[in-house]
Amino acid sequence: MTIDLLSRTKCSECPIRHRAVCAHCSGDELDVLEQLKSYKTFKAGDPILWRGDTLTFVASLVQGVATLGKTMEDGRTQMVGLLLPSDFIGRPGRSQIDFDVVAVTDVTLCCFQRKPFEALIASTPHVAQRLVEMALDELDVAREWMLLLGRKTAREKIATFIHMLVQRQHLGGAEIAQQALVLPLTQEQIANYLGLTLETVSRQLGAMKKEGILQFSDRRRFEVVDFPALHLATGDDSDGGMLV
Amino acid sequence: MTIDLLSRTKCSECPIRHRAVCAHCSGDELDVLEQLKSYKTFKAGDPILWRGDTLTFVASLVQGVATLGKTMEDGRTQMVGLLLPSDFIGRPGRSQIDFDVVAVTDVTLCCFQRKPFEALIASTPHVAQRLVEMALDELDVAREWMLLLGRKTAREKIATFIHMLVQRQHLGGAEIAQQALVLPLTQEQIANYLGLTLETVSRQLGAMKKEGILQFSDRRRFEVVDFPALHLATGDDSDGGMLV
DNA sequence: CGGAGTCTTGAAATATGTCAACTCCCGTGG
DNA sequence: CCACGGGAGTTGACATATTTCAAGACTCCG
Repeated sequence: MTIDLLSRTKCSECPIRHRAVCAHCSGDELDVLEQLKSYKTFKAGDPILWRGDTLTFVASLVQGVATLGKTMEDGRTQMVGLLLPSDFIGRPGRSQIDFDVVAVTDVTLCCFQRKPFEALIASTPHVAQRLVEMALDELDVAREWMLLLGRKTAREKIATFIHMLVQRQHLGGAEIAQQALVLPLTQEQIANYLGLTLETVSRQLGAMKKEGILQFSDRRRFEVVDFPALHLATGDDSDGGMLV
Repeated sequence: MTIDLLSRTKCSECPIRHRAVCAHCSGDELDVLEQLKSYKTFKAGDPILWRGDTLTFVASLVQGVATLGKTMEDGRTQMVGLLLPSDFIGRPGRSQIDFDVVAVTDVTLCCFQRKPFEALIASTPHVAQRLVEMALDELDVAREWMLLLGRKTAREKIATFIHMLVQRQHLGGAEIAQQALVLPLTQEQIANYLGLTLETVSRQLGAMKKEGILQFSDRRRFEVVDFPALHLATGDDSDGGMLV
């Protein structure tokens, strides 16, 4: 982990400005945040926080990908969240987390010391309000994932995962479908996210490649060739779903 | 559904007073809530809210048990939450939910019209704060359940479920272990909660009965005879866990 | 007493996990 | 520049936990 004191991007120019915890903030409020923030970076594979750690800071993920994971005594692991740019780490009023946070790619965090930040919340309703919104969104996502983990088949899980990647990629404002996407995780990590084994992930991905739903250029870079088929494979509502 | 205008229990005498959304409220604040609230009751099996419904009210569950469930097109269903007394239904700033809420037993709700309630939140920090706490708790529970759904075996799932029942029963302030508990759900409902089939639930429950971990008096009433063994069977940390 | 909902139990089917070998990259260091 | 080594992915054969299908038993309630 590195503390980067130099490249302090101005909040107003921040790439995640409109989606992060500071989304609703006015110019003045940004100025306050500006004072408090500092960047930290982590290399791919670095742990960011361990389960049970005392939280000394909270942060927005600016760049890169991180995972929230739980591990059982015997080594079985399950991811319980995927952090992409603009996602938030930490909870108001909680000093501990009960999962591990790990950097999957190189990661840049926009950090705030927890205590000052919590003080800030009291005086900045825009932040508090956004924090609640984000917590409720996370809850919805978690519940959607419960359905996936409990009831979907391997194929449906993979399809849903890819489908979600497409959605989130577009949130950023990118074009619709048919563009190059990137798998942000190894197949083993995908397996841990979906409650599968890496072999099953490989086979299902292979199948969808063979069926012409997906097309890989590189081992990581791919494209959704047949979006309707992908949607169909998710097992979610049968309507074509935000189709062309 | 019935609107019960008569039996308006005073907040100060409410059985869930100390754990519900009003937990942190002072006497004055309770008076305000008192004005707004009304009771509704539902019979076992009644739907309380459907996915996509517009939320006209929010509520605390006073009595009984309800479930949050998602259903796929082809009928597969997954419960994503279990509501016991003191749990809250509804979200600040959200007018819709994307799961069904169903009364499993007869249920009594302490309801507030959504609009007035949201207005209230702004002026009653104690309620807003408690609401955030409760949302974060739900999130933790949801993530714990993701681990269960994704990685635990049938036996571990059942054990974890029973274990959770014991915990929650004690939260109310009851004595430790070795007392009569009640299965609040049918085995089919348990199956839907755990991502299993009812047959598997029956078999695993039967096994734990045969092994002398559980003992049933009635089809619904039972007792945990061997708590350490139960804890062991959950697959969670190996220490004996809040043992006698 | 009948009947429906709930639970139990068995046998067979199957999706996914497990184990194991092999390939393909890609970066490192000789 | 090549050889090496390790991580990642692929693929096959086999094992197995859980589901599926099916029949029957129990229990509560009208």
